[in-house]
Amino acid sequence: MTSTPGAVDMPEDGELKTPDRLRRRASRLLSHMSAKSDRLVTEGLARVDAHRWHYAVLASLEEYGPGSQATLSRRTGIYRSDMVGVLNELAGRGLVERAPDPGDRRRNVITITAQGRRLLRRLDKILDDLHDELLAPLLPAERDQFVRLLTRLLDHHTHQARPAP
Amino acid sequence: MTSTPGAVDMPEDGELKTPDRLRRRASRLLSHMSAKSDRLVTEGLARVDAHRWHYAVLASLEEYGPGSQATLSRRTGIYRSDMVGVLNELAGRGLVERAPDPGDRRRNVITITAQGRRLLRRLDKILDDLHDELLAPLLPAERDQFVRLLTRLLDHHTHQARPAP
DNA sequence: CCGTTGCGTTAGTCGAACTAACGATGTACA
DNA sequence: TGTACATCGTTAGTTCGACTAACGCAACGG
Repeated sequence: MTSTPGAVDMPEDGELKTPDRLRRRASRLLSHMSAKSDRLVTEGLARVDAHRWHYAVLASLEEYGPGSQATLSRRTGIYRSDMVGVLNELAGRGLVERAPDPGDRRRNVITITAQGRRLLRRLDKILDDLHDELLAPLLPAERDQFVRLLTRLLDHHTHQARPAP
Repeated sequence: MTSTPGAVDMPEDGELKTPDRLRRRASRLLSHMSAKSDRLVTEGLARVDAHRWHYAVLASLEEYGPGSQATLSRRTGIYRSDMVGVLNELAGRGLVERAPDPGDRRRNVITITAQGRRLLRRLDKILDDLHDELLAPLLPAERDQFVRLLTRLLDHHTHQARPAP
C-alpha cells in the first residue's frame, strides 16, 4: 500500500546517483570505461583521419612482417570480412601494398610501406598521449598494475574459453 | 619451398601472435575484456530471460525508491528513448508498476513490485556467479584492487569530462 | 581424382548507443 | 497574464561495430 503520505517524493540524491551495487559491478565498470576509452581513441585517431583498425594492422605488419589477409585477421582480431575494407583504405593511401602471393595464389601478401611506417610512428605517439589522458588519475605504478591485471584476465579468457573461430 | 629469396616467408609465430604494442594498450585490453564480460553477462541473464537493463532499473528502484522514467534514465545511463521499451517489458511481467504522477502530469512514477524484488535477488545471485567466472584468475585482494582502480578511473572521467547531458 | 579446407570477397543481420522531433505539460518572468 | 523556454514520455530513425552466410577460387591430402 503506497497510500502513505510521501509516496511520490524522491530523495534529491536518488536523481543522479547510480546504485552502489550497480556501480561496483566489474562488468559495468568495464563496459563504461571501455566506452569512454573507445570514444577517446576513436576521436583522437579521427582527428588525423585514422581508425583503430588502421593502427592495429600497421602495428601487426611492422611487428611480425608481411602476411596474408587472413593472417592479419587473426593477429588483430578484425574479422576477415571487415579486413577487406580496411586494407582497401590503407592501400588507397599508400600505407600498405597488396600483392598476390606467388607461392599460394589464393593469398594476397600485405606489406607495410615506408609511408605506412611513418604514419604508424605518428599514431603511436598519439595513442601514448591518449592513454595518458585515459589513465590520468592513476600513478605510474598503478597504471602498470592495472594493465597487468587486465592482461591476466584477458589471457585467461582467450586461452581457456576459445569458443569457435 | 619459397624460391624467391625471403620474399614471402612469414615466421610461424606471426600467425597467431598479436603485436605486443597492441596487446599492452590499455584501450585494447579494456575493449576486449569488456566484450568478453558483456557476452558473459548477456548470456547469463538471457538464460533466465532477463536483460542487463532490467537489472539496472530494478536495482536502481530498490536502492533509491520510485522515480520518473527520466530519473531512472539518469540513474542507470539508459537512454530515455530506450527506457520506454525496457519499462514496457518490466511492467508487462509485473516487475514494476507505471502510474501517472499526481503532482506532475508529465511524469510517470515507476515503482518496483514484490515480484520485481524477488527477481532482483535472483539476478543478483546470478551476477555474483558470473563475476566469479569473469575474475576467476585474480585473487580476492586483486579483484578488489581491480575494481578500485576501475572505479577511480571511471569517477575521474564521469565527473570531470561531462560532455553535454 | 575428389572431398575438404583455407582464402578473399560481397552482402547482409543484429544489437546497442545515440539523435530528432513531437505533443503535452510545467516553470519563469516581463 | 501571456509568452518564451524547459522537461517528460514517446516514436522513429540513424550510425556503427561485431558477426554470419555464402560464393568462387585455389591448394592440400588421401
